[in-house]
Amino acid sequence: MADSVVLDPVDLHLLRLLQNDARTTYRDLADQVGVAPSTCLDRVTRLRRAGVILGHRLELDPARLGRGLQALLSVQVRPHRRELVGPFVERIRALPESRTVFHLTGPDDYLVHVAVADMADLQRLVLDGFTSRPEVARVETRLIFQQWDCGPLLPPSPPATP
Amino acid sequence: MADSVVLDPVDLHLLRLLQNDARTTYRDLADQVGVAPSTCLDRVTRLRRAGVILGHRLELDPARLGRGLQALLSVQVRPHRRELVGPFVERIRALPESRTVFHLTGPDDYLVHVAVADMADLQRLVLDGFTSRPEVARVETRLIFQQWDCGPLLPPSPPATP
DNA sequence: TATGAAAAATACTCTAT
DNA sequence: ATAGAGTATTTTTCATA
Repeated sequence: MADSVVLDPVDLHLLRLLQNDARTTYRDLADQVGVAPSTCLDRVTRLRRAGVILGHRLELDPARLGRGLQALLSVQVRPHRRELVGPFVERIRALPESRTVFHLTGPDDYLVHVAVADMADLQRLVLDGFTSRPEVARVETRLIFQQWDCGPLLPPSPPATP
Repeated sequence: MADSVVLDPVDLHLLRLLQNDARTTYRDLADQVGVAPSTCLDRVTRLRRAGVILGHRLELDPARLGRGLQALLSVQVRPHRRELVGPFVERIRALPESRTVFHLTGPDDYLVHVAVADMADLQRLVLDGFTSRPEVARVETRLIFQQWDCGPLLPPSPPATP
């Protein structure tokens, strides 16, 4: 499963446009891609069914929601066994401050992206949500000065047309 | 700027629903929130204008796009001066493998989330896109085993109703 | 500021090529 | 697989409370 899907230039064009604005109408998509609106609908439906499109998410500004401070927490869980790790991840995911949890290779097992109100809030979160737990061996906190999203996600090595 | 916005329970309910599925119709939103569809439209438009809602993004499956391997690259840029750092960030953002770039506190200045086809592709990216550059002093690569998105982003300390 | 109904635009279905 | 016409929904506007 999770096999790579073959995408033609029309699919790629649609995905590029929709990653920029997922609410672009099929008529506008059709105009920009150069096919009929019904074809766009058909392609997008197929991409959804193929699992390429997972969903439509709202992008919010954490600062406007009173979460102006973001940080990455590197967490070492010891011992690193399934019985401890499963509940740990679920507990961290359930914290309202958590945005994303990564399970990584290397000495720091988990990286948790969090959004908090201010430094006092971050301190409270690290102490109460992380270091106070017996399975958490070490937490390293790095603040996020700034964050940039990059270009659209596309397949590697775009078909060179010679 | 980036001041926190006052959100009432209707706004919060709408944001929770839309974070789950950003294509929920105003009619469905109205049914679930208990206000008229036109009110939902009005609220959402206002949240957009207030900068709370930044956009509607398509969530894609990197594996289905032939990018089954993801990694986090910790990058030290030396010397850490504006003249070097600005172009560095722009160059990294322009790489098709890059997903997000973080500027962080701590010894590793930047963290770059990348999606590649396989290990050979990652090696090529690290060598050609990072370590070959004179401003890049050090790169540490950590692979992502798994990644979990967390609950909806909401304001801190939801109004306790005693 | 919220509403409900009218108007405009869009999504979606279906048939033919 | 694509397009075009037709139907059902939805979005959006607007007068009113």
